[in-house]
Amino acid sequence: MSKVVKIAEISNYAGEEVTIEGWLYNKRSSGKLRFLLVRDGSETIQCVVFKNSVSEESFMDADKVTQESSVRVTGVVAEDKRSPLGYELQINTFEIIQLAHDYPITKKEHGTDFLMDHRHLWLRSSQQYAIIRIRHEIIRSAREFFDDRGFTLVDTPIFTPNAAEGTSTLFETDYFGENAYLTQSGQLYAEAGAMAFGKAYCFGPTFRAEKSKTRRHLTEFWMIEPEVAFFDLNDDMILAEEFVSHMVQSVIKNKQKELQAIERDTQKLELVKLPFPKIHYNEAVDILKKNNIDFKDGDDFGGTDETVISDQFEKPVIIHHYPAAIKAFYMKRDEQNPEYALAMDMLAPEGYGEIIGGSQREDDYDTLLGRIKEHNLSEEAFKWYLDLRKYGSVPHSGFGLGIERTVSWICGLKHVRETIPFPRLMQRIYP
RNA sequence: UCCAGCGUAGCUCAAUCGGCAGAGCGGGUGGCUGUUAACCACUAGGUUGUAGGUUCAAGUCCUACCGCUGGAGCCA
Repeated sequence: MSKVVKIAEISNYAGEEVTIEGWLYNKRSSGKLRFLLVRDGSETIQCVVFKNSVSEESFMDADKVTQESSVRVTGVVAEDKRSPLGYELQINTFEIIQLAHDYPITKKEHGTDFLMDHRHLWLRSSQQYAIIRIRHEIIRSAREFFDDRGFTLVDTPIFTPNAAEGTSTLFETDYFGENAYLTQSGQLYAEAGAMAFGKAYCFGPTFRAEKSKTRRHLTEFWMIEPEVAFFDLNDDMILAEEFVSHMVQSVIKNKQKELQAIERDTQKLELVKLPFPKIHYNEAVDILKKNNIDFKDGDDFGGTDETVISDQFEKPVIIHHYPAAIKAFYMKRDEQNPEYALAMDMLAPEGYGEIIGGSQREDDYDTLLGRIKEHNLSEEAFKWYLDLRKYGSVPHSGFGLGIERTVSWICGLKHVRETIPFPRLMQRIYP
């Protein structure tokens, strides 16, 4: 056995004999030749086994090897223009580590339910592999963006005590005889982080027990939430657009191969450059009216409304100053026009809908306490949150970005379920 | 929770007006020295989601249930 190398680094070993450890992706044969596509997690390479060049045992193994069997191959790296990788391996020895039987995912088409039942294996397929690699790049560049700007990561809890905004969409668990809920958002805790570190962000899973069966919903999804002290709504919108632009540019720069594998039209991503359009809620309503959409002024936008609005632009669009009545209790109101909240949402293009929701937060103690009472929320549960307005309160703002919807948009997918390794949906908790 | 559509081989799908259950892929056997979801030949593989009903006859029509898919509301 020669040096074990990763296929992604194979170009450094042209003409040399190397060993690759991986899995059989596909097999083709022609007479005394066996063409074996071997993947090792970094890349896929075609291995050529010629009957007269290997031992009888190696050729028999190459003949009977099945899809997704684990294998160890040793051969000479040969440049080959016919190969998509540019190189193939001329095999000297071929060894089966474990022979797989009846791998369920075949080369032809499969239905969604079947693939989801085999999600643990589906991840090995080239498109799913590419999507998860792009997801990784999105998360990597998101962390990079905040880390490079002096933000401190403040991890927020997943178990939370009394419900923040009603219990209907919360997952309830037993916490040593008390009720605890899985977090819907780390925001309130991130605000505490902002008062300690100036610029803070949290990143983790969030849970919503919404009975939503659509292409945009998961019951468990990941959210990254920056929160900044001495920051107003305008600062918040600028941070949001710079952030989204940074992630898109990073994917374009570092994940070309993966974008090609999933056949993403990257021209549409190239258009995502600063600045993004920013429109007032009322302007968004005007767009709907111009397009003859039946819409009641003051309501929140539905799925089709969002698509109509975002279709006016080729970049993500930020909508700001929503009616306060349809927004959360902690959002600060516009002093000039208190009917409106200092809130903003970002809608992704191509009908992908809301990827960001954010606002300037209410920073006045008495006003916030009043809102808590208006919403019939427990004053006791929010005592610590009110403390933030009691001890050195400052204007501050933040937002939350849903990772899965962002991945879905950047990858151009039909459904968010493919953007996370093991999706949790209303009707699915397996595997 | 509500609305709509779909459940046939391991998988993806056919099956005309209610009249013999059939293809491809995958599996097995054999062939081929450059294959690219390789190809060619042969082969095995079925309680048509479940229960009931109508009919000489049901994959096909009716009822209920189960499952899946998409959507609405709500949201990232």
